[in-house]
This record gives sequence, structure tokens and C-alpha cells, in this order.
Amino acid sequence: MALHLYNVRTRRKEPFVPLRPGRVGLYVCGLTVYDDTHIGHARTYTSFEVIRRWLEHRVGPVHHVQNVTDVDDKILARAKEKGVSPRAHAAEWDARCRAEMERLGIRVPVGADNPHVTTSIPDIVRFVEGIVANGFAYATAAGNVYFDVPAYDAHAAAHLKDANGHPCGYGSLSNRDYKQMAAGTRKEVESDKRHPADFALWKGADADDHADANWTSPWGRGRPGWHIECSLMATRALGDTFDLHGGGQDLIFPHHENEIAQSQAKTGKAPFVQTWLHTGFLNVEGEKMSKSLGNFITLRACLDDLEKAHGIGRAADVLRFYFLQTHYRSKIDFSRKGLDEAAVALKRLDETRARLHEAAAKPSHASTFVSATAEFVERFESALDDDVHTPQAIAALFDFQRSLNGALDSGSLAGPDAAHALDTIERCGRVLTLFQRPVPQHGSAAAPPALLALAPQFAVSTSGTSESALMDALLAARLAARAAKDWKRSDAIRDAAKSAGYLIEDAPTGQRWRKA
RNA sequence: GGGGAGAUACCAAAGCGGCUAUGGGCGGGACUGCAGAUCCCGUUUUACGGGGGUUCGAAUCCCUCUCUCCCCUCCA
Repeated sequence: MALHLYNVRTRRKEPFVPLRPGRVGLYVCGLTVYDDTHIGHARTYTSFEVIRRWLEHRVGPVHHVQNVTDVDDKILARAKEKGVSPRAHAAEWDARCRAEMERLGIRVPVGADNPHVTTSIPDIVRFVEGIVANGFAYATAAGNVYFDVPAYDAHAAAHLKDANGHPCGYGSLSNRDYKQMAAGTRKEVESDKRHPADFALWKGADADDHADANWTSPWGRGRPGWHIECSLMATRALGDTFDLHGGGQDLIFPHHENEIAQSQAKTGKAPFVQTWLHTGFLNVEGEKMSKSLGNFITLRACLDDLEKAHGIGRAADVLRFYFLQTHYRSKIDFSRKGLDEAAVALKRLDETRARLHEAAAKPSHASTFVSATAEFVERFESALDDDVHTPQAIAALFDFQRSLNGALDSGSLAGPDAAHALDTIERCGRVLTLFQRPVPQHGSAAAPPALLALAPQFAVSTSGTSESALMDALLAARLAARAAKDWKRSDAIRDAAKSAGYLIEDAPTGQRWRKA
């Protein structure tokens, strides 16, 4: 099966065909940087991390562009409270949010592929000028520039359709009619808009606005509206029409709807984006996260918490794996219990990797494991081809794991077959952001003092001071004790090793050890 | 009021007309001197929110009712 993606624009699953063969253009809406990034953001960007990886594997190089909104009402308000400049405030949180995302193991684009509003002002002004020149926006006496929704919609309904005849007018993404919406909730008290559905492309500055967040323009001093930056940045980097645009579900309206309108009003081309991808929401205790409800969980706090419970090296892996057990379009009801369960499952996966690594070093017997491995790969790939179905891919991984463990138990999987199986699950797992760290190697690391102390304690001689030298010696001593049915000494060695952080297990194929 | 998503066993979560999903928990068995790991079985003879219907056959399609969440204001 070829790769299929659910296209929100057409509301159906479609085969993914890039505009330029073998290359993909992907724009993902980035963060507004004014405060801590939270686990909802983490879910969204984890989803796109995997989507990008699968596209790289299946299609080719992905040009991933992700903006940073560093001018915005909330940034201005927060900076004012703290008495700092808006740009300084934004720069601080930009760096902090990026650091947290990287801690999560998410690749955030850099440089030109991570455009900021503050460094794109001249291009944004020209973009707005273009929309005005095309007759789809108007300036007001207050120095605001608004997008003219009725004018654009009339034009779009008549002229803008995609290659399949699918309409691309205002409301075509979010499936709503601005004429009906206008009659509803929104009552602009002191707006100089012509129509309630019109939205700001450029906001004229107030007298008390910080000079740091104002720029000169043909309409006087001011700053860009919220949506315009993405239109400019996406088309500037990826062209007037490109493959994929993504973000959280909450951005469908108004942000993405307006982004489409602006872009198509400027370029005259439709569709602006072939395929729209939206990630499901992350709720906590059944409800959307919000500070007023007190269920707001920052990424920092979540990772800190996981580090305490599962170790520094594991926290980010656990969180990403937890997210990926649910399909990217489904909602997640976040729970600590779910996180701990994910940690257990992940540990088993790592344990199987370690066992395969050991088995690979042993002489091989004739086995049929190559075909079992190929079957797994096929199942894994068709899962991800089906709209990046990570839960199905993970189920395939666990089924494969069970058969691997069975074969390892019986000793029938060893040598090149084991190496091949290990290589396969690691290659597949990496698409899911798993197994970013190598299998814990048995041996080379220096033994900690607690372990070194065991050699004299049990009167064994060692061939060195590495972990493996110590453990080999202890295992040999224990084997001798067991042969003599000296269970007391055998258990004492096992218990002492455990206290030092090393678990000894008696498997059907002999003793094995691993770090706790 | 308008738009959308959903309700699956103890919990999480796939499946979207016939084929044991999967993970966690709990219980049992095999292996073992013990422990752990692993594998097997059970928890699931109606697991599919309630009630109708279509069909040889429905968790899956249709109708209807109940409930939940999201968007329509800033939001990933």
C-alpha cells in the first residue's frame, strides 16, 4: 500500500503524492513564545516528528519549516507586567521552549527554516500590500488593515478550485459559512471593520505600545496581525502551493482558514496547501488544559517528574512513546498511570534489544527467522502508510517482540539472524522516535565502587575492573556455588549484585545480567 | 444556536461488514532450589453507550435516543 494521509481540507484519506517527486514541503505552526511550553504542545510536535520521519523514509527529503511567533498580544501584555521589552521577553521564552522540546527529543528547525516574525517584517508588509493591491484588503483611518472576507469569498467561490474541482473558498477548510457565523456570537464594540468576519492583517499601534514591537509601514506604525506571518513564511520558504501544512486541531479556525484566504488572495493560486494535517487535543482529567482549571502541565514539570520516576535517560522516551500509543488525530486524556504503563512496556522492548544483542554474538543455528522479520516489517510499514498509524505499528512491534522472546528462550535465534532482527526493530523503532540510545553495552564501562567491592567480598579474582570483568567473575563463582547446590552463597551473590545495581537472572539458556 | 469528533473488556487503546489487535493491571500455569525474566492460559461462552432496523452474518452499514469532548474568543 502506498502512503495515505487524512486530508482535513477534503475530509478524507488520500494517497500522498508530493508536488515535486521525491521531495516534501512541510509547514508546521510553531509556538507563541511567552510562557512555558506544555504537554499539549509536546503531543503535537511529537506527532509531527514521526510524520516527518515516515515521510523521509517513504518519500524523500522533507523541507520542514516551523515558525516562532515572537510578536503577539500576550507577549506584549506579559512583557508589560514584568516591565521588560517585548522582544527580550519573547527571546527568553523562545530559547526556553526550544530547550524543552529538544529535551523531549524533538527536532525543531533552525535558521531560515525557523523564521521569526520580528525578522520578517518587511516581507510581511509587502505581502499585505499585495493583498491590498489585489482588492482583498482595506486600510482604515486608525491605521489598521483588514482582510475583506466578503470580497474574497465572492471571488474565491467563482474562481478558486483545486485540481479535483474541490472548492477552496472561505470556510472550505473549517466547513463553516462566515455569513451565518457573523449573525452569532461576536459583537465588536469598537471595531472599524466593514464586516464582523474581517480580520486584521496589520494592527495600527496605540500611543502607549512599546516601541520595540512597532514598525513603520505604509499605514503608519504598527505590527502584523496574527495569521499573516504564517502565510508569508510558508509561501516564502515553500512556494505558493506546497504539500503539507500542520498544527493542532484548534488552529483550523480561525488561524488556518484565514491563512488560506490571505495566501490565495495574494498569490491568486489554489490550493495554498494540498494536504492539511491536524493533531488531536490532549486533555487532562477529561478537560482541556487551562490555568484556571489548575490542570495545566508544563513540559518541564512533566519531564522532571518522569526523570524522578524512571531515570534521566528515560523520561523523554516514555513521554513520546505514551503519546504514540494513540493515533495522532485522536484525543488523549492524559494520565500519570498511562505514563507509568508506557514505561513498563518500553523497558520490555529495551530488554529484548539487549537479549538480541547478546544472541547476535553467539553461533547461529539454522532458523527461519528471516521471514518472520520480513513479515514484521511489512506489517509495520503498512501501519504507518495508513495515515501514520502509530498504535498499529506499535502493536506489530510487540507481536514481533513476543515471537523474538520465544525464539530467544529456546535458543533458536542467534548469530546473524539475531543481528538482523535487532537491526530491523531498531530501524523501525527509530521512525517512532524509539531506541535513540544504543543497547546498554555489556562490559566496557568501568565498574562502580559498589561492584568492585564484591570481588574481595566473595573471594573471586577478576581479569580487570570493567563491569563485564566483575560480572563474569561473579557469575562464574555463582555457577560453581549452584553446581554445589550452595544456594545460600548463590543467592548472596545475586543479592549483593542487585544492591550494587546489577540484576542477575537465570534464564533457560544460562545466567544473564543487566543493569537495574 | 452553528460546525466537528467520540462512547470498545478492570484501565488505556486499535479494529470501521465475516478473520485471537496490542499494551498495562490482576489471577493461574510452564520453566526454576528460590527469585526474576520469558512464554502459555484466564480476566473477554454478547468487550463493543441504549433501543430499533438492513444482512446468511454488524463493534463495523441505516434510523433513533442518551451521554462526553473540541471548535465558533487567545490557544498545539
